[in-house]
Parts: sequence; C-alpha cells; structure tokens
Amino acid sequence: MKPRPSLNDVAKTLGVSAATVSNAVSSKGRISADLKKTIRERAAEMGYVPSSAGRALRTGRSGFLGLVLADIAHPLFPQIAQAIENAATDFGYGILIGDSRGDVSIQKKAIDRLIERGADGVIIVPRHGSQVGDIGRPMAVIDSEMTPGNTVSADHRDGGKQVGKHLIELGHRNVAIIGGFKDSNVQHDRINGVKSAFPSDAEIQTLWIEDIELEGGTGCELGLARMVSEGVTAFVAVSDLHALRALTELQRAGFDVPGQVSVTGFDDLIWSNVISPTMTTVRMDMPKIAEIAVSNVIRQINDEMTDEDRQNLSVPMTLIARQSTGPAPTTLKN
Amino acid sequence: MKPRPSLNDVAKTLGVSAATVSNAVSSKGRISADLKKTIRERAAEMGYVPSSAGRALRTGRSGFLGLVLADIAHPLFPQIAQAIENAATDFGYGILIGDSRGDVSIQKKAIDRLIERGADGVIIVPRHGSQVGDIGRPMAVIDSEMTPGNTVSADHRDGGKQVGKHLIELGHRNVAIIGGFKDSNVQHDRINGVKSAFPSDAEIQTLWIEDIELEGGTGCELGLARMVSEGVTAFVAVSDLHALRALTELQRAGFDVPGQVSVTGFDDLIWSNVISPTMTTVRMDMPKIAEIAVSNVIRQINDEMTDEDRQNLSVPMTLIARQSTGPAPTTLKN
DNA sequence: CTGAAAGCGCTTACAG
DNA sequence: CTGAAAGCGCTTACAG
Repeated sequence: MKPRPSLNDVAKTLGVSAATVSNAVSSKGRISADLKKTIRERAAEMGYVPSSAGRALRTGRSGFLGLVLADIAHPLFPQIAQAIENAATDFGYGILIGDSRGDVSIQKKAIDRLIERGADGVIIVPRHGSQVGDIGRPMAVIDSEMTPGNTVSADHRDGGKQVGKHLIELGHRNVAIIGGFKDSNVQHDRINGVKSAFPSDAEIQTLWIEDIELEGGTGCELGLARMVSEGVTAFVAVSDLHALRALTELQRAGFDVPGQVSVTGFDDLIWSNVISPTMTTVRMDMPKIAEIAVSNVIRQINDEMTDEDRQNLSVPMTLIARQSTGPAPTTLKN
Repeated sequence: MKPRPSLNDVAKTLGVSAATVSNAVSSKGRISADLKKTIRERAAEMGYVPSSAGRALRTGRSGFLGLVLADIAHPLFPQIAQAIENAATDFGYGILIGDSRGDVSIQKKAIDRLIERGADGVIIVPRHGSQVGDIGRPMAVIDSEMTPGNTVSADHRDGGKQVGKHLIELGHRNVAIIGGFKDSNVQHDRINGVKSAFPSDAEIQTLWIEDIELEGGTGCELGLARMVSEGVTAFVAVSDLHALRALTELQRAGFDVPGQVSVTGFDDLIWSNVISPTMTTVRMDMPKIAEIAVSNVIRQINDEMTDEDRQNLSVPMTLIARQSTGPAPTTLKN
C-alpha cells in the first residue's frame, strides 16, 4: 500500500499550480493543449489517481448511484444489476447496492442508508404492491406503467399480447394463465396483455400461485394435469420461474411439451435456453431500460430535468419463440 | 433537496465546538454522557447526517468495499451479493459492484475501477480458471481451496462427498457426473469429492458440457437417455443449472425421476425447491462465507492481519435431500 | 493561458 | 471533559 501522490504532489513535482493540474486532468477550464498533454503523461507516470473523496467533498457529488431491489435474491437481479452497472459506468458513475432483505418495511431503510452513504441518486425496483414515496433525492423507479412514480418499464402489456398472439397463431383457444402475486402491477399488465390478444369466445382462466400455495404449501403441485384433461392446451406463466415449475410438473405427469400442451414464460431467465424443451419467453430490453433509468437520475442530479423528461416511458419487449410452444393438439386426450 | 446541516452548523447552533459534536456523534474521544446525549438528540432533530465525503477525506477511508464477480449474470450472484451486502452492512460498510461483462481480461479493469472510486478493499469471486494477482489493496478471494490466493470457500470437496454418500446409501453404483468447465477448480473439487465417496468397483464417468456443446452447439441435448439405457442410475451435476438441464432432458425422454433415474445438483439455486420433482442439492453457507470474506478484508484495512488470519478457510456445505433422488432401480430397462 | 487562495465537512492530536 | 486549529485532496471563481 504505497501512498499515492496527491494532485498537489503532482503540481509540485511538475512546477505548476494545483489548479492547472486539476484542469489538465478534468479537461475543464482553459489550458493549452501542450501543457495538458504533458501534465497528463507525467501524472500517469507518477501513478496519480484523483481522490474521489476530495472531489466529492468539494463538488458535493459522490459519483455513486444507489441500486435498491426489494429482494436481491430475485432471479432477475443479475440481469438488472448488470445492465444498471454497465449503464452507470458508461455515464461515469458507480453503483452501490442496497438490500431490504425481502422485507418491504426495510425497503425505505435501505434507500436511506444508501443516501446517507452519499449516493447522488437512487434507482429502485420496488417490491410488488409497494410504493416509493418522495425520498428527497433524485430517483428513478423501474416497475410498471401502472405504478405511481414509475419512471421506465418494459411494455409488459404488449409483451403479454405478443405471447397471446403467438399462441393464437398456433391454434390455442383454451389457455390458463399462471400468476404469482395478485398485488403485482407488472403481473397484471402482462396478464391483461395476454387476454387482450384472444377473441371473446376463447376460454381463459387465471390461477394464482399464492392462492394455491396457501392451501397446498410452498412448492406444492399446481394441479395442471387435471386442467389439461379438461381441455387447456397452453399455460402462460408470468415468469420463467413459474413456467419452469409448470413445465416440470407437466413433464413429470407424462405430458409431452409442446406436443400435448404448450408452456410460455417471461423474462428469459438464465435457464430458459438450456432446459429441454427450451422455453418460449418474452425478454425485456434491460440495457435500454437501465440506460433510461440511469440517465434520468443523472439529469435530475444535474438539474437538467424538464417536464418532458419525467414521462413514464415503456420499452418494447421481444418474444423469443422456442421449443416449449407448438400447435394446439386437435385431440384433447390420449 | 433542502441543504442538510453540516457538523459545524450543529456545533454553532448548540454553542459547542465542532470537535465535541464529532465526538458525540462518533462516540470517540472523551465526552460526558449527558452532553453526548443532548448533542445527539439535537443533531437528529436538525436532520444532521454526517458527510461521508468529509469523513472519507479526513480519515482516508471511504467505507466501501468493492464486490467483483467475473460475471454478474451468474445464477449464484443473487445469493452472493445478498450475503456480502448483509455482512458488509453489519460491519458498517457499503458495497460497490463491479462487472467484468463476462470477459476475464476486463476482470482486472473492473477491480481497478472500484479502487479508483475509493473502495477500501475488494472481494472477488474470480472466473473459473483465472487468477487474481496482487492488487495493492486489501482483498479477499472466494473460490476454491485449490485457487492460489483463495481466502475462503465452501468445502466443495466434502459437499461432493456428501452427494456421493447419499447416492451410495440409495444403492447407486453406476453414476455419471456432469461438469461444465474443465478449468474450474470449484468443479474439480466437487467432482473429486463425489468420486471419493464411491468404492473402486463403482462405475463412474464424467461428461463435460463444454465438450458436448463444442460438437452439438449451445443448449444441445446431452445424450443422457442412452446412458440410462446403458446402466447409469444417477446423474450428479456440479451445478443446479446443469442438473435442471439433465432433469428436463430425462423427463422429456419419458424417464421417471427419481423412479428410474436420480439427479442431483449443487448450490440450491432459486428454482430447485419449486420444480417437480424438487432437486436434491448441496448448499453453501453463503452468510458464513460472506462474513469471513468481509471481516478478513476489514482486518486488512485496519492492519490487524496476523499470519493466522490469512489462512485458506473452508466452510461446510449442507446436503439437502429432496425428491429428485431415490433408490437405484434394480431392473435397468423398462 | 496560468496561479494564489478559499473552502467543501470532517477528525485528530494537542492545549487547556 | 471541552475547544481551537490544522489539514485531508480537490475545484472554483477570481486575478493576472
């Protein structure tokens, strides 16, 4: 741990003023191109790295953004964190993570802690059913267009519609939607989208895992085999996690997917392209969403927000048709 | 964005010195219990929050630790990040994340960037097959006991042994191990552990997904059905992701798991307790591992490291027997 | 185009 | 037990 030179050390060594070194390094203020070049080279040789603490104290900006997810353990977290980190890096910011340990009441605390640590702004992916009030700092919320305060989201409704259309084209008219939590705006958007694609004479039912588990216990069977025998030809899950659960339950019961019954998910989670059959799903454009969220917060930090900027954006989703969906079987039983 | 009061503001308002307020807030230095209490109360009323920048500049410590994973998109990332964040918070530190965007050559860059941003130390989960040299800063590496510079790891070998023993007790004598990457020390530890549990006359083969995909393409079938017909009664995957792949491939081919063939994984990933059948797996004690890694780095930061502290620790793993494993079938075919 | 000076908010010896 | 003073490293007006 050799002590690293400060800006003043560099200035002294080069025989110039601290202000000039600062200007050279940050490319601000007036400085001749020649001097700038020399100073930068010599500074690099000396191993000079600007002190973020010094800069933060002087400018009042830490250069960090906080990222708070209701539950870090969510399977989408890797995608989100990676996209946010990359976007922030592109804008010259670092990402500080906060975890509310799955407890909604701690969500606010996690946010406060990040702000106390100096985060210039916060990006929040709230837990379903929870709202984020004003935190007195620049923030962006990634959730659903229905969520008050939402900044940017995937177009979940259209994503659902794409799934619906895909199934219609394959001839499905009797479909069961599998939801997780009823208080999730995102899931409702997706479900409404799916429904909107079907004609009014299609048979569509919705089952909620939270209801089923209330009776059967966590991880219990969903009773899908019976539903197939009653005529359902496709299961539309609001998440690849639920889709995986459905797929394995059906396969275990001896059904051929997609020969006898189709299954779809959402989010293109890590396993979806590796299981057998591979899962038809809908993908969010996380890099795009992250870029919008990050740039939105940064504009707030720089007081560059116009009213137009605050609008509730939604980013298109992309259907990825894979092996788990196929033509609706004409004979219902076998 | 109301301007928050500084320590000096508080001092002026209360008619005491800045030093006294500082002592009261940080519980350092000599200060009477009464005064300390009053100052703390009044400071809280005023909405005083210490400036991390000011403190960082003065003390030379940012209060942040960097967390670098070779690939943030790894399905274990949620577990790791959550455990590290929680441990760091318990020690009063914040976590800054870095992503090397899946590229090993950027791993070093990601680390450097975090250090430039002021991280007091770094916790690294390196990509398989890569090593982390000295970075001139306190760091802890979480990987495998075999990895040079490793600080703490799960006892992967013993975890493998537990899986092996479990299968032996169920009567399995013909087993196929499914690995991912040959250059992963973690995977080798696990595989060696599995093998060590079996007697020398057991039939054990190892297949590597990277080899199979080289021929068949990403996400191709692994050819497990044929192996079952040749006598394999259990598949041991080094990760739940591979185990899931094996399970779905077998179920799709019409095999009953665990009736005809058993499957095991590693890491207890998010879906493992929700699929059908639920997956037998081995879990790492991430909170414990995180606590050791974090406290190790912090001791380095505080120059409290003794030689004893540097030792290469391993933390026990826990077998979680679920539905995907059962007695070995006596008739090989059906 | 370059420099001298002030000050961001804090903590740490050092006096008293 | 409490206070006055210095200084961490930087950037920003302001002079020159």
